[in-house]
Amino acid sequence: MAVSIKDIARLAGVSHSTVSRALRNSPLIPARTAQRIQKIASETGYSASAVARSLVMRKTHALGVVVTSIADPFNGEVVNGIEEIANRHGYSVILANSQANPDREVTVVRSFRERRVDGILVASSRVGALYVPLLSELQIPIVLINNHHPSEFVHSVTIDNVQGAYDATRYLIELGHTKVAYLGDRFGLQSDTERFSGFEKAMHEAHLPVRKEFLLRGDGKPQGAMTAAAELFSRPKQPTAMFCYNDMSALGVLQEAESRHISVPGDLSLAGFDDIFFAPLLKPPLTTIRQPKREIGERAAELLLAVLGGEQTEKTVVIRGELVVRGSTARLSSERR
Amino acid sequence: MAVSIKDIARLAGVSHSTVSRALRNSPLIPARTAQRIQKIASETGYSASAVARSLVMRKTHALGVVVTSIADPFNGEVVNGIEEIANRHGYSVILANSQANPDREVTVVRSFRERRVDGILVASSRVGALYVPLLSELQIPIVLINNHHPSEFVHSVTIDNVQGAYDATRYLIELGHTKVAYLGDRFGLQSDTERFSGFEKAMHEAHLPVRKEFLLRGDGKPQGAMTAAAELFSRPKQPTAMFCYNDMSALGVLQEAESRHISVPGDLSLAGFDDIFFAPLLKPPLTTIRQPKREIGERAAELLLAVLGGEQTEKTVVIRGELVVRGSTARLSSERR
DNA sequence: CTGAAAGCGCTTACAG
DNA sequence: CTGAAAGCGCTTACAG
Repeated sequence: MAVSIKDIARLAGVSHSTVSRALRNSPLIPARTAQRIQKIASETGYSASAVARSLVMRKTHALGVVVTSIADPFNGEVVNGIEEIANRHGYSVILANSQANPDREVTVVRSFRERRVDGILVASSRVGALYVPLLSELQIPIVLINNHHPSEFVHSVTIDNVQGAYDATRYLIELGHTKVAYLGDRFGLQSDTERFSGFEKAMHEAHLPVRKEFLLRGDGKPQGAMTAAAELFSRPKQPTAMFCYNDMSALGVLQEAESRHISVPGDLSLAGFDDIFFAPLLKPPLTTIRQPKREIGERAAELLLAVLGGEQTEKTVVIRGELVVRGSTARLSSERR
Repeated sequence: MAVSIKDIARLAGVSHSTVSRALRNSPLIPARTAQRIQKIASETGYSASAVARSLVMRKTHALGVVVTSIADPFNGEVVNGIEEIANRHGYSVILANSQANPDREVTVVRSFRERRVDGILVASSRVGALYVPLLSELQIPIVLINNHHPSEFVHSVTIDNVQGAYDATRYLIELGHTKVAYLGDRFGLQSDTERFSGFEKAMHEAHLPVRKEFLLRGDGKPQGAMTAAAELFSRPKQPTAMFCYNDMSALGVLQEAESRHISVPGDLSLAGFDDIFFAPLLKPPLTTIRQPKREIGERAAELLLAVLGGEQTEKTVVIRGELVVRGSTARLSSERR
């Protein structure tokens, strides 16, 4: 059995109350006594029980983090940021994958609740809407990442989707493109709606039409985008540029274009969103809106910790993305105008 | 305050012992009473405290998982596998990044210990050797992933590095290559040593020389490989094929080759190890040894759970990788023999 | 079947 | 400064 405070008390010839105080450096205990007790503790290999402490303190110093999949490199970086901040403040991270599966989400939330986590971070944009009612009744502070549904216990940190999409589209327009397609997501995500509205805004501002035949829907992954692109490419009217909901989708378009000998950016300028780590490694390297993933995780954890500390905080933190221009976009050649 | 067993006892007019039994479906309690109590529990939104239960049961149903970085997609998939199995068995995963930083490792282990995790999984090959003494004195069962240092409390699950490297090298030789380079890692990792020995074995078997000038050292990441490749490429003698310690390194070689107009696979056949998710997306797609990452995570978690369940298990599970042939390798053209 | 009691390993108000 | 006591929310052996 692990050595407890009582064992140390016996060895030191004091009460366990005194041991507890000495170990926590209570000002009540004179330095010499404290040192003596601490020495015994370290000699016996004592390790305080966080579970006993949690029970009496009613605070676990644990944060629950839900992601759709931790294998997604995007989430990995966000969680990295979260973990960094949590660690720095003495909090542990309990990780759970929801797999975008509603049953799993319920299980996960129930488990977090039983474990009495002090706060919850949700980094899975697929599910925010579902979570809110479930989470709200928990009375546990929550920070949603890239998904805002503000309510009393729910805060959020998100990328500025409208601005990012606007910046990307605007850039394509500045390159001379007028026939610009938008490849979105079919799951009705808030981020898709917002990115589309940024796209629309840029088009409207430039007095360019948003043509229905240039509005496509993928699934946020290469496969869905390939299918959507294949359908577009087989039609007579073609855009000269395309803004994709995310990089994974742009990747699918790139593969489909390649197999059809459609040159990017020669025939089609392509821009994505996220700047996942292989975006610069693609052929051609992908122009995209960079989300500072790690920073997003850090800010989310900081916000949650601030809320836990009883600080007055803002409900929502919006972080601006950055347009990263690479080789997948080019000026529209004059003969193609 | 959250409702406790006592509150329910009061509402049901029974003792809290009875409530506890009813909630755990003890056979001592008649079905009707149990149902009545359970109904009250659910109406009041009762959630059992895992921390109180952990204290009395001396079991937290929590597993500590250490990774160098969760942002590494390789680790992400492994952790995904771990989490899946843990979840299925009612265990939670406490995640910690070590950042390959010894101080962090000590902190992480201490924190896992204080939290009284039931077992620990270490998925960071960089540090296994350091961990073992630290971990062994914990008396907590441990499973090391891709890093074996067996001892009483330490088990491991690893890819078969020797076999994988042998398979890859053998394949290059079968393509007619005789001048085959090995690009390893400079940190003295066990996996590097093993992969090198698989490479050597294949070369020896084919009676081919392992030339010193074709032995390079990177850092496991694209950057280090680029530097090493740059140096090789600037020398007069060139290999016609190269086996890289991992895909990240192969990626660096690919980039360096491209910038020097060295064709892959025309001038140089290139093979990696891992099959990280963008390997098939590279130009050309990378030939590599696939590690079943998710399965590795699952097997590791299963092994740990078996140990926790007191089962008699094997100390080490070795999983075989699979050669995946793609476009980065080609038969040596006859005029280059 | 059911309750009172003890105990898991701590923290801290209270009394000295 | 220090200890005895109570309590955090549970589980379960013991006695009825």
